[in-house]
Amino acid sequence: MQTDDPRSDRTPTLADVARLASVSTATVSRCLNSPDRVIEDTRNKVMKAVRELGYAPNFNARALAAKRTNTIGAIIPTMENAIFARGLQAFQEELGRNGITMLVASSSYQSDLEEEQIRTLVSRGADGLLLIGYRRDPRIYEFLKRQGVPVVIAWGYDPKAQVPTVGFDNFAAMKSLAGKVIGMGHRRIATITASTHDNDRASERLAGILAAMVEAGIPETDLSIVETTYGIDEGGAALEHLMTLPDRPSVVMCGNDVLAVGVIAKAQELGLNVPADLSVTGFDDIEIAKISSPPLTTVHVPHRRMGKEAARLLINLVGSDRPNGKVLIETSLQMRESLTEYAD
Amino acid sequence: MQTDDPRSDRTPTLADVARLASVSTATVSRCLNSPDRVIEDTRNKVMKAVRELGYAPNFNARALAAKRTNTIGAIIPTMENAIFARGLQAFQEELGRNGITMLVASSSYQSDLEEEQIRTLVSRGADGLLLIGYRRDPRIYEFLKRQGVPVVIAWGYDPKAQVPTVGFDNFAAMKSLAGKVIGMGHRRIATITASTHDNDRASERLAGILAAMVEAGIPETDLSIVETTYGIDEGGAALEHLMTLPDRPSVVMCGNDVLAVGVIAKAQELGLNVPADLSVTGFDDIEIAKISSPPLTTVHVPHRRMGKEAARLLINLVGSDRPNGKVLIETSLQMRESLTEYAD
DNA sequence: TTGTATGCGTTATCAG
DNA sequence: CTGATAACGCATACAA
Repeated sequence: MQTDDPRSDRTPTLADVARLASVSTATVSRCLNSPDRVIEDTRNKVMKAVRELGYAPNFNARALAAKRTNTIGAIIPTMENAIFARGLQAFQEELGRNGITMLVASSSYQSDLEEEQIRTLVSRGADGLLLIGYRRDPRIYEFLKRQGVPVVIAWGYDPKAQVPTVGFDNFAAMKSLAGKVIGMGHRRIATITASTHDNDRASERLAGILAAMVEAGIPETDLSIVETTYGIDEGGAALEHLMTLPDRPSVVMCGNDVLAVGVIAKAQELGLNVPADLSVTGFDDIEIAKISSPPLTTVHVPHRRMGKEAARLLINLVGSDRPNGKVLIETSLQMRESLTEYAD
Repeated sequence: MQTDDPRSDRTPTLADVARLASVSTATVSRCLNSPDRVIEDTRNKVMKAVRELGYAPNFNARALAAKRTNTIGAIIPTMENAIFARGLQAFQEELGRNGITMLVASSSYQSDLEEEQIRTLVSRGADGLLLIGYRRDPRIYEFLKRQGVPVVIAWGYDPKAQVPTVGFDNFAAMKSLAGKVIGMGHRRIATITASTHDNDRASERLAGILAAMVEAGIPETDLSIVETTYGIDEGGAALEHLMTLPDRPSVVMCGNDVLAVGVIAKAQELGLNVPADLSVTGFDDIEIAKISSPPLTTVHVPHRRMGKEAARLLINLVGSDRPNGKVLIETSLQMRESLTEYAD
């Protein structure tokens, strides 16, 4: 038994290791951070002590001294939406491969909450930030710039935006789908969307539908719009409302797959045959789109790929201060049985 | 323009605020942490300076000095599974209500990765930890105990376990469902499960099925078991394998809803009618269970509630060092059309 | 009520 | 290659 036993429950520190290995704390630190800068003999001695003590470096102290955290923060609207869960998982995997830890927070689609979380993550020393959609108070971008924290926006793509972005063209994707819908003869179109006020993806998708209508010579005012929150039951409720309208739609274009699946379920509950009586489209192409019955026509978005690209972009941005970077992800139409030719 | 302008891009520190407000750093610190311990007049002065400088405390420095981070870590197998995404969302919401930040990591069901993440989160100063399932290397629990970091295990419930737990009885729940299945006349039973080696929930569910069979006088060996990873396609593949067996099952009991939905889809692809030709059951009762066709008979688990309770337990555990705490969540059978009487 | 001084565990600079 | 030693930004006994 040693006499100078530093046994107390106190978790071991650099100094403990140094003492046990009979070297200075500086040497221990070097062994851990740049092993090649220390001779093998002493390195072994130190590593042995590290193992013996079960030493683990104190992250906060390290961050304080080194001014770098190897941490990247992500703020998403909610984890309960499969698209974010999936993208975030890929995001984290890619970060992990590069030795970076991820901090997550979810804002529940509330911008004030998001702002608070941005400050929290920054004050925790996040080296970079992943945010969803670009529409937010300009002060936030200024704040981030002043703090020198690089940001990447995902799930949205604005060619004019000054911020690095990885996303897809919500407008074009939905316009393309709407074009298809119209091409199949539909004229009485309805859409169920998330709030277009504070959700840029939603408003662009809506704009896409309108653009396709205009292009086909259909008056914009013919579009029935219901705003609601994303959810299966919410989709069903929205459909019920639509069905009370004088001019019932022949197709409902939903802002995402979750709403669409809710619409299909409710339609069947109301005795409507999908797609014979009512066509339905979604957006995202998550798993439930495939197994829905009928299977859902939707826009396929490679969410995992987006998460991975976002991670890459962010990793490059941290440290090397190149001005910008944009990645455009391609989407594609996924035609399935829930959409069919309009037959009067 | 002031002469002693501390303008440099450097983010402002306590000292900057102190200087601007003409007080000591200690006073500024107090204003921020225990405002009532400082007279109103000076407090206003300080807060004004804080705003003026856009000061935000450096989290790492604070943690280093105060030895408390107001942070709780969570390690889940994956975010892509809706049950964890949902539970975690609730977990985070409850933490947020108490001013606590959540750190997440996902282990991809790999125990070595999980171990690494546990150490990472601890070294980041997490005040507490949420883990899924209790089966892991005992050294880890020792490590955590020595570090004084309280842990709560969720999604598993072991009355004998020494660790605080919030979960449900996987064994009893599955046994109950299996009893129902057997009661409906099924004898040729198959199960598709996650690896029972390192997933205690999976192995308990499997044990539940076996127990129900034994109780009904059916030899355990009659159960066909396929182990796979969770996923729609994996479920389908497992079914294909089962259908090559000499004695085809009349019912497939799946380890979770995702597998079950995959089984249903594949069965229909193979020309089988569910449930007429083949009954299918799931576990979890996620949204997809309701909208599957036929709708899925499954075990309902209140995941959100579990996340919330876990947060509560953890919050209580941090600081006040009471020895233990257990919350048992009730599950219930959710009978739907995918399971029907066995008819030869 | 407020200020002074010290320590928290690392990293990094600069000699040796 | 290694060892002192000064930051890093904040909290907190202790003193005033």
